[in-house]
Amino acid sequence: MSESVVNHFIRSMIEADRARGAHGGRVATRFPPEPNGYLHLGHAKSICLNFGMARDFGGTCNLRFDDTNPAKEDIEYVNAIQDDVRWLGFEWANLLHASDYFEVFYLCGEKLIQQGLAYVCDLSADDVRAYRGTLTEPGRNSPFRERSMEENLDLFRRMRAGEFDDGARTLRAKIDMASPNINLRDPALYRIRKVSHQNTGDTWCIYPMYDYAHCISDAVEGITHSLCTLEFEDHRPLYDWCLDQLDIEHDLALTAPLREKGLHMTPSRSRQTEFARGNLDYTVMSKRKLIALVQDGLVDGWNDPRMPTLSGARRRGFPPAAIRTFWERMGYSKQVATIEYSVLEACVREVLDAEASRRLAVLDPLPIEIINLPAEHRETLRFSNHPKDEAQGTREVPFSPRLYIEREDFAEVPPKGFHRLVPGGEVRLRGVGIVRCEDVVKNDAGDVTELRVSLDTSTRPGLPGAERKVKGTIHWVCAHSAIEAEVRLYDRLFDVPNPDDDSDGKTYRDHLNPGSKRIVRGYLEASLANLAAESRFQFERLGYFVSDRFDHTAEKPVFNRIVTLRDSYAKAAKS
RNA sequence: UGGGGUGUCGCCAAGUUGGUAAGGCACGGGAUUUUGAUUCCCGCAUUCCUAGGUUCGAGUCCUAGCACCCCAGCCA
Repeated sequence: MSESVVNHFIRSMIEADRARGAHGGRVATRFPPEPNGYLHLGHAKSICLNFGMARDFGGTCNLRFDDTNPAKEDIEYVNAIQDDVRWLGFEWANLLHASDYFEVFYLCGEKLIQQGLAYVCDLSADDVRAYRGTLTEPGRNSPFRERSMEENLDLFRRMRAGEFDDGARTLRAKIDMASPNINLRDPALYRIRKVSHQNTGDTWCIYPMYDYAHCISDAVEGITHSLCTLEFEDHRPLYDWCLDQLDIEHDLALTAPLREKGLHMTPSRSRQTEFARGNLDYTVMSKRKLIALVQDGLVDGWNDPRMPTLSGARRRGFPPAAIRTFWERMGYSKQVATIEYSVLEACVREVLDAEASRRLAVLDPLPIEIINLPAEHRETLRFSNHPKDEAQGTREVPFSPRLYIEREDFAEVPPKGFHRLVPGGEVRLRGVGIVRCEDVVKNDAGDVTELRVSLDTSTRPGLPGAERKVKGTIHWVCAHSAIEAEVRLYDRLFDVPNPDDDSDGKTYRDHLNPGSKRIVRGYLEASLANLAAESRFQFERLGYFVSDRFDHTAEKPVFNRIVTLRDSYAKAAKS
């Protein structure tokens, strides 16, 4: 597969930075998820960018949990996130937490106070909102804005000591209440939350805000390029303001607590650059909606194969390489864009076509009997596992006169252009030879229950007659040796391109695709027995399938359809 | 009506110091094919949000508009 390098503005920027010798040519990035939910395809775009840039420029990428809000975060997610990142194919240079730097954040807070650049504010959340002004009107200064440095320091220390109630006070940056950028109207830096933290327990009762913690974390870790999504664009002045005031690279006292803990990092001044988040059509990506789908039982959990979560994609059978090329192929820009699902499918097929061994399976069986072979005839055929990759070798496939074919490969009254089996017509049975439909057996209700066919033995593989052309080739499975399996046929979860659009009064819930999951019992060729979970194959003419990561066992095989094959016949028939 | 962004083919997206519109997906046509798969050809923006301007020459520069996205959490 071609993971060709696509040029984008971030790559160009990094190249330019290196060309002028910034950071000595060093590239250090980070992926900073908040551990409050499962990773989804959108996160994968950011993961691919951050880890990808580090990889391409011989740099490093840290995995940093942005755990600054203990009220919303949970340890459950930190392991799942690590699994997902590894599964995607990336390894971090360092596994870190924003909470590793709590002492540094605190020291930075004292430094800002000492510089007269931060103050303790007693305003309630409601009052702060009232003082903030609006988009078009400036805010007003807090009555606590001019407290003395000594008083601020004392108050801040007492906040840390737990002397005040939740929400009673905040530490605020002293910037400009009249700034046209609302993020600069004395933003809160610290809030009081007497909540136990998953990492630091009850050591702290004041917790830093994102804008404050994030830039300091980046600087402390020596991040060179802090890549984030568009909505943080107007936070960048605050990011820069904090780092300008703090001068973390040169003020070693600020990072002393880390060295005492044995964490040796070289701080540097990072720059934030924003790119458009990854949107995909026919799905929803917001945390809120994803949670609702799970909690309301609309899907079978976070790793439901229809979910856009990485654990869902994995269970669906998407190869991680396909997700990586997908985002690389979309590229990175600043345009709010939604990419079509077909691009993802194309990436999945591209990887799978190259890698997946081929097998025969019938999902909607119609029995057929080869009448010119003795009923007890048994034979072992040899099939190649891949039409273009000989290295994948061959396998043995049992054959007998009693077979199953796909019900839709037979038509009593064929539509025009039908290349399959019809009464009196011929078709090739894959790897067997050409058969003619001699007789159609029906039950009392008139349903076709069986076909009786004759095999032209001169067309068997290896014989000159095998060259004879027939319009169609269909797949089959030997009824005597086939194994039964549960096969889950998945399709997109929503039936409209933009389920988020509720302008017509309908919500994403109204657009769930009722056919997104269909379970059938299928017959698989015998070689598919005793398979490990997460094994991917192409079932010829049907699509790509994977043995389910959790439910599949040798005794009770369970397969998920990853994606169908491209089907120009079905497409033409539809139009 | 404040601030920050973005507007190149149906969907993404390249477009070097202005030199005469890459690529992918989708779509249409054809060839090969014991998967109507794969592969392979061919086609697919006289035009770059609009209108002016500068220039021998503009998607790239200037001016004026228009459209869309983000921001008023002690969330991230």
